[in-house]
Amino acid sequence: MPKPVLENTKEISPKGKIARAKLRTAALEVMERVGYHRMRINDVTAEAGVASGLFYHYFKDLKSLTLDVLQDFVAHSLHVEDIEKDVPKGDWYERMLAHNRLVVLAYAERPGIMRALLQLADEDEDFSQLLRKNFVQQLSWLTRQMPKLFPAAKMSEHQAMMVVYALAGTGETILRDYYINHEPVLRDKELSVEEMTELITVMFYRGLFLQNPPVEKLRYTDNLDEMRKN
Amino acid sequence: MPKPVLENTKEISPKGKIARAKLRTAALEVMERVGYHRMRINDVTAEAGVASGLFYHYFKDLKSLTLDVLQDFVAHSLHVEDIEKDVPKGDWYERMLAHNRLVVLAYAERPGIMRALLQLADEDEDFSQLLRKNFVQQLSWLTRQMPKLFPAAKMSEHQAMMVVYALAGTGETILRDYYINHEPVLRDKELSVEEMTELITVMFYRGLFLQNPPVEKLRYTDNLDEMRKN
DNA sequence: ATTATTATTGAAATTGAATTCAATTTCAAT
DNA sequence: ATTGAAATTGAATTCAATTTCAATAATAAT
Repeated sequence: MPKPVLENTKEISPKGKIARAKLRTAALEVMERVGYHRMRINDVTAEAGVASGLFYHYFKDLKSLTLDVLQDFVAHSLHVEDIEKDVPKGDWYERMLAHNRLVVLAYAERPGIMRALLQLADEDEDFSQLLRKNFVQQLSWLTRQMPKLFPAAKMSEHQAMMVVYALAGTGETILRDYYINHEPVLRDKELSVEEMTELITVMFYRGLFLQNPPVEKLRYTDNLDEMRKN
Repeated sequence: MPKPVLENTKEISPKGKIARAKLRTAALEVMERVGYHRMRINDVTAEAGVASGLFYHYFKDLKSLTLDVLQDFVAHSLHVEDIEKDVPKGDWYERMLAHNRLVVLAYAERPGIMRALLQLADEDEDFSQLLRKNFVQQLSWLTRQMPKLFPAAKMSEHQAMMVVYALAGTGETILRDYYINHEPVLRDKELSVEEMTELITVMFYRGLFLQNPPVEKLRYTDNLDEMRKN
């Protein structure tokens, strides 16, 4: 659980809290609409319905507010720990599914924010690190199991990490191009969150286990068991 | 082969050509160093060793020059057609390998430019489309084969596209985080271009065929045949 | 009720870069 | 050698945005 790294915490008058919250909400709204790079202080204050100068009472600059808001978003929307617990030990497919569902949901419901995440990560090394740390951490449960899961493969720790990292990337591109960029060849048919989650999870599972997941769990991809050589 | 979309073509005096070329080279250099977002006209003219005003003789604005230069880069560094022909028909692994080697090489040698590609795509819808069109086109040879390759799966065209798109994303994240962001957990061990290419290709191949590639072709990942369930 | 503190406003100052342009230089053509 | 068109310069200008701040309003403390 990452604790707030911010000094965005002056005094805490009751009124101050409200105004500050208004600005944060407004920033999120504007970011969803125009992304981080085109967001202006004026946009935020206008959206919040306050004078532009007030911004500086509560935040140092746009980046500081954005970091604040997006760190929150990551902590609340992309943290999986709770969910993992609901899944029967050893049911890898369900576990991955639960995991991926969360990510897909974030893309589906907040594409603008997911985009802003990438924009900010590109701009700010610290935030970039934070995202990757989060990513790696989400993967760590799997990475740790690898030696036990595939003892015959005698993988090094590093190789296991590389493999899992590569697999985990599977989703990223298609999610970005589907939900953020609305790539026509993908949008040709609309997928529900559940279908998209399933697709990504199945592809991940196949790469990891050289098997299709149990067909009875599949709805959108139940035919992919036949996608195999020979 | 995308033809130049630019009106960056005024008169073509011998001297003009040189200066223009100097600016393009300088832009590439600066972009490699600082990326697209932090690049300034002054940086480019300084790097080129000319006065700042001269910029406008040859280019409308930074974005125009950048588009110009990056479209070139994509056309020359990320176009695979020639390579594909060298590969024995039906040798899927070699084909994918050749394909991926090109991409990995681009990341390894020009990480700053690859980063700038993403930056510009985020900023400019047209360029974003161009990149994706390129991406989809690279995938089309495979997508087209899918019905014949896996007739039993009875995949729709769209599903085939989704599957291939997901698989093709495999590399993107790890390449970005390895070569651009220098993620420590990945950099823990240094991989050669060949090794990275192999890893990505193997993971792609596994997801597609539910098989490991022929072990005799593998050097860095020859143990992954044992990475499978049961 | 009075005073002090904090919040809020919006016009004005500042910033940092893009852009223009009049003056100067280069160079190919004659 | 002279000419004129194109290339080049960099100081001056413009511009869009951030940032400051003096004045005013709201709220809390006594």
